[in-house]
Amino acid sequence: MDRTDRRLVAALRADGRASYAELARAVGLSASSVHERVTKLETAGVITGYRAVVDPVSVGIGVTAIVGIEPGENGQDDPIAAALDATPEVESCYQVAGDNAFVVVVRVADIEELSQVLGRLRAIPGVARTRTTVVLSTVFEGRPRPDRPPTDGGS
Amino acid sequence: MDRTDRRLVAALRADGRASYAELARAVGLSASSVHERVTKLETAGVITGYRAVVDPVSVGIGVTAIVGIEPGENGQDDPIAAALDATPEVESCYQVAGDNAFVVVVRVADIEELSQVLGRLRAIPGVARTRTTVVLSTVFEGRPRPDRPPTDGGS
DNA sequence: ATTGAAATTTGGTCGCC
DNA sequence: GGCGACCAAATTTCAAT
Repeated sequence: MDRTDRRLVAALRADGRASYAELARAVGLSASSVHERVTKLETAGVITGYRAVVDPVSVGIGVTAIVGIEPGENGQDDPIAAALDATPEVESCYQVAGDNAFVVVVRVADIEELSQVLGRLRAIPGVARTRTTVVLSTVFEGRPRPDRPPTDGGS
Repeated sequence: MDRTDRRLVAALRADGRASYAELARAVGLSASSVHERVTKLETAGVITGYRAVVDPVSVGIGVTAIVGIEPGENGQDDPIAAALDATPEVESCYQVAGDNAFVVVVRVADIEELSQVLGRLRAIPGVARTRTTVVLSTVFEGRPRPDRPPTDGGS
């Protein structure tokens, strides 16, 4: 993971369909060198996949909610995590410190579906209660952090 | 947005680098038809981009926190949103209902950097306080919802 | 809209530096 | 590690339907 690798990762985070020729121009190497580096980054697990980013409204999941999952007194985390994993409306699932064992991001078509999903989340064994925060608007999301220039050690 | 478009979007959400030839095989059309459809989905704003998914630890952002931003009595939302946008460590920003005006996802290298970023967030004019939840582990994240088969009207 | 065919570009492998 | 060359495969354009 030298500077070139970091620049390649940053470029692919910004445009996951960039061609090796484009990446080569961006980092000043040949396409075959870039190909070898990117392959290594993929096999090393640094790059875990590529995804199209989609307008949620267009694909029928225009309503987003952030839901805290509070477990009961002696609730185990693992079966709760498995139940959340089995709920397709749960897009992301974080195990967290604090009152909630988990915070999940739920995406659904409308408020009615949100209500149904929240009912299912509450019905998960070991879940004592849920705390739901409805998203009014997504200001921005999943933004790639720009590649930071190497720290200048000072003059 | 017919059934074929939805299948293309689902396929590209699962693999953003899928070739047109692969997509064509998946939906049973020619590569050129798929190309035209995907181009239209892009220009229509249904597909907004393509991103490489990266292991956060490998790129030096192994610590994630979910931070609620509570505004003051007469704090305006727009300048707060602009300040959050100008903070590169803020990966996602949601305007929400409830006590917090915003919930943001922060990604940083370590707890020390988290502390610094939280200080900067609290220093944003109009922000009364922040509520931070540290992520202990990411169970899953940004999972594409599988394409749902068309609703059977029943027999 | 979809297609097949044509022209261009890219992906992926190899030997060499 | 990086490079240029190579060939198979893909992207992209286009006229016809």
